[in-house]
Amino acid sequence: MKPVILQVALDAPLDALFDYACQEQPAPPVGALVVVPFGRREVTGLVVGHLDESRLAPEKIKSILGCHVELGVLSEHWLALCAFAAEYYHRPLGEVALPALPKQLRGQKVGPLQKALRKLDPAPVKAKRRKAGAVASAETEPAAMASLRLFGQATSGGGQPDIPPPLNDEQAHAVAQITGQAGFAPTLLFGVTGSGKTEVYLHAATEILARSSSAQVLMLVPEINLTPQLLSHVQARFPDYCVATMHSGLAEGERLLNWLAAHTGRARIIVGTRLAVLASLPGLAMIIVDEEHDASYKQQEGLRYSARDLAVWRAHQLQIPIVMGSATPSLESWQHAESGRYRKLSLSARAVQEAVLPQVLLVDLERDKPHQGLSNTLLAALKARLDKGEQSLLFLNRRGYAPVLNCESCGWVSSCKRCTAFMVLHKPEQRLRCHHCSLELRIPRSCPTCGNVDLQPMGRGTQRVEEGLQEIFPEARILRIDADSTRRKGSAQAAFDSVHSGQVDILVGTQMVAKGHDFKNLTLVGVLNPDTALFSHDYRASERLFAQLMQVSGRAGRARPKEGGNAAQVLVQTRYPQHPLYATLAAHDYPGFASVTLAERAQAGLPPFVHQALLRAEARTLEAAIGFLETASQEAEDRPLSVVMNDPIPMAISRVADVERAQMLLESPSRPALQSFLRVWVQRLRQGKARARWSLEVDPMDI
DNA sequence: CCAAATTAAAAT
DNA sequence: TTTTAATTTGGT
Repeated sequence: MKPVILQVALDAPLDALFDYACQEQPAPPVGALVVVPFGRREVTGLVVGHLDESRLAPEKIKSILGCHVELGVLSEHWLALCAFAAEYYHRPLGEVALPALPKQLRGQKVGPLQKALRKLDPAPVKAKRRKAGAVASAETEPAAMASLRLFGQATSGGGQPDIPPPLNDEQAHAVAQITGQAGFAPTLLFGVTGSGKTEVYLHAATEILARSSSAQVLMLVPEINLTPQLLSHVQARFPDYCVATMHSGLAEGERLLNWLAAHTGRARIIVGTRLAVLASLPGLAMIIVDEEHDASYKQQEGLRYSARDLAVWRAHQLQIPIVMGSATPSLESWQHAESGRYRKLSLSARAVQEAVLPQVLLVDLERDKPHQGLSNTLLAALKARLDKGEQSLLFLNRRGYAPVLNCESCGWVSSCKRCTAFMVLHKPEQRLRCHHCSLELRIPRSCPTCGNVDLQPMGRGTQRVEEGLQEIFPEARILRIDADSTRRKGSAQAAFDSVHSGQVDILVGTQMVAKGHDFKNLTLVGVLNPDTALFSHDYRASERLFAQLMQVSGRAGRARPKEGGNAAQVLVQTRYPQHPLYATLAAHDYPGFASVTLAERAQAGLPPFVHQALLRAEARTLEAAIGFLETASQEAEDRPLSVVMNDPIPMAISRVADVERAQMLLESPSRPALQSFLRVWVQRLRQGKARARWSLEVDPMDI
């Protein structure tokens, strides 16, 4: 009897499937995990097909060593999702599918898996060990749900169920629209922070979950920091459902447990960051993408996927509703809504209680010269908050004390010797630190080139603002929150807690403070140095700036103004108060901003009106990196006319940690044309022996 | 002339 | 990617 040949995908950077023989009957089906010999090692792979015969010589074919039967198989739908992602982002299937699984599943030991399955389902699990053969169904009884607490760490809540608040008309309409249509129904839920998007998600989820006892809802959020709060909120709202979570902060055991809960269908709601979009979800019935514009949905290494885009594909594949929510949608999604591909549902700001949109004022730095980086207008506003016992937030997206140290007599600046970047002055540690390669030096006593002892910090980071502020307001309780002040685990939470409990008068922070926190007593937001993004060569910088400023503005005035208190205010210090971006910001006019910006993009031939891909190269020398890209460009001379290839250029910060980086941008108005060209091109590039490390990014975010 | 260090090639 | 073999370099 001839053995069956299994086509197995492995996590190796080879764009191939591997054939293995299987002697036993029945053979592991498509979607099963098998252990196979690979080179000198044993690795876990995924069965993606069966063959009667291999194209390889029989003596080259090895036999599988075993099969993970306890798990059940990965579904056709899931395999199709991975296959799509692999094809779209031009990576081998195994490099997509296997890293999407918990590490302990891929390990050689069966112990952790069986332990997790037992924990998940108190009834004893039949322990079939790694042996090719029948696949045990891993289904669990839908009885006695919930009680299992899946997510790691001490999430509060869990105890008291949460009573859903009544919806206003707009919210109710949105829920009805989202849940009322069968099939693929992509929705853009447009509503400012605090307009009640979360309630729409939760009510829609309630409806969907009630329809079928196997239905699952996937809820994607941008960051790990935001999941614990949301998680306990969701669990409190759905005390009878098992809620699972997936994000990079979970320990391996927790990750396996939560993944299995989703895979077996036991978890009805899955809250997670971008990686959760690749979870195995047999009953998936609705997807929610909160803050859909957020850059964190884009994976920036390895498989550079957009979780939002994959979520849309997944919803389309399954013909289920997907809701993308944002106060400042990505221009891609907004354009889809305008063109009718997505349905747009709006929640207006006044929908929620008495929350009032803050007044946004522009402070002209040419007229109002700043002291310590702070204009008189802003200082007066801060004083007014201090007098009334209200809180203020100063937002400055630049950590450290000063971005560069400078010798005024000879012109020396604190450049990093390994990167094309300045070393940033950090005062508490008395060090110069490179934010790109983490190189650290003691602050030099005198200028390394001319010996001048009077070295000047140039510019201003959060540390310096904090210092200056303390001088001006010696009585004020000032707290700085940035990546440096919150390095230790849990210290960020402690910092936010002290703000919430009123122990802080003025908060100074980077973008860390912009997201997700409701400060009830905060009535002033000062934005310190936003102008640089206005003239950036990255055409997406203004889109990001607008979203960021909207978001940070939303921190002010989340509660009803107090009797006799100050009105919520946002003061933006700028040298360009007449810039149209600020005009739309002050008017809280995202649609206005989007329409102007989309018109510019259409005019300039930029996304979403063209589709892009970026070939990057890294090498010891810039010549080698550029040289690789030039060769690659020559390999592409037979490309279709609609695909435009730009010249290779060094990256904005060309050298990081002594590695030179360059990139080459490809554009096409036709996505299919670009994709089919990339397919043959990437194959050629893989065959050629490159003298540089390279990677291809489809739909790049930062250029 | 040996050994460390870098390169190349293979993986079913 | 990981692993092993092959080749270069460099110190003696």
